[in-house]
Amino acid sequence: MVKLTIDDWVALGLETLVEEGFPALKADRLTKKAGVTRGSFYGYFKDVSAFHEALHAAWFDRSRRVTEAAAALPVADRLGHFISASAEADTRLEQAMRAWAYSNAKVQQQVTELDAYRLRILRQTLEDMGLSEADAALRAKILYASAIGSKMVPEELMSLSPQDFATLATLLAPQT
Amino acid sequence: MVKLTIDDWVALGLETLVEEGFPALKADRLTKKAGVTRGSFYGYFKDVSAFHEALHAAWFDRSRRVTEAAAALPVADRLGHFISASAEADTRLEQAMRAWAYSNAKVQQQVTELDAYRLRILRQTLEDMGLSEADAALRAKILYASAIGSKMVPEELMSLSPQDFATLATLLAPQT
DNA sequence: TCGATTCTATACACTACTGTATAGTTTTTC
DNA sequence: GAAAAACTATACAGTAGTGTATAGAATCGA
Repeated sequence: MVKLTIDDWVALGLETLVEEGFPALKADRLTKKAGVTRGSFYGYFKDVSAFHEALHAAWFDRSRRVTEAAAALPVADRLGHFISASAEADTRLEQAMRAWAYSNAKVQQQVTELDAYRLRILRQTLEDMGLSEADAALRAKILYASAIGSKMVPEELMSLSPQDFATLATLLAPQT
Repeated sequence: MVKLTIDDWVALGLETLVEEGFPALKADRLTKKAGVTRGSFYGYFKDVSAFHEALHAAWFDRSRRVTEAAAALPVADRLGHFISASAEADTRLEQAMRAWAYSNAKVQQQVTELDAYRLRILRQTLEDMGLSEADAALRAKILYASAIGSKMVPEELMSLSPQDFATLATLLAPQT
């Protein structure tokens, strides 16, 4: 008898989400994949949508912590850290979550909250670097749109390196 | 008796895709929505996935034609037209298609083909404006990533106007 | 070690959806 | 205007998935 924890279920769920997309997040398939019966699943989660919430909540927490860590750095390092964190992030998982968000209002809400948070920190960083409020707002949007866009387009077409982002950042905020 | 055409079915499908996402693209629900029985649906389409193909093929053709039109313009107008076409495009439909693409290989293929085509035209346009091959390649990627990113992030956070894109284009290609 | 608790397994009834077969209606064509 | 063609409706059998109820197994505390 294999003992599963809630974290095991969440890990299996996120893995499945990345590999097959949200339509594969069914109690049925996941329990077969885990080698247990559905009965056990409902011991951990009230129903399938409670499981779904656990998944996107876990992703949101993780992602928010990454941004928090970047926000806590000295101004000079912040933008660079932002860029490298973005490069290291699990692109496929973020893609899968955004795909899911289109047809799930709760996921959409989490993704939007994360977008808002990241944009706010990015804008603040640019202001701290000496840009005016208006300049910082526009440049934060452009940098963030580029980062998201480069993750949504297949990598073979759109490999923007950290260096490329640094180049863009310099073009946008030459005074650094 | 209401007579439906294939185009009616495609229109209904795309509308439903935008409103509810691809999980709603079921023969069952759509026929109820159209007020006919499922029997009639299978007169038009061999099966549900043939219907799905008709949907993404229609979207791909439409989108490709928009890019073709921009590509046919004189160099001086091309970038501006690109930007305004992007602003006018049906953002929700493109979001829905990209969401669908994550869990459907054929949709993914169409989206990737469209990305490749748009990027190629954009790169060529920048070269025609006098940029070196390397500069054009990088700047096309940045412009395209920004355009896609600004469409994937909720509008209330990320309203990049055509003027904003023009500003970015100028920053990236000052010689115009 | 015995009972309480907690997890696991099985079985059941139910819903949503697919695709086919068949019968009934229109519409078209000669 | 009757036969053929094309379309529409209904009924059926099947699959995938949900959630519940119930019984069995393992584990932990006293």
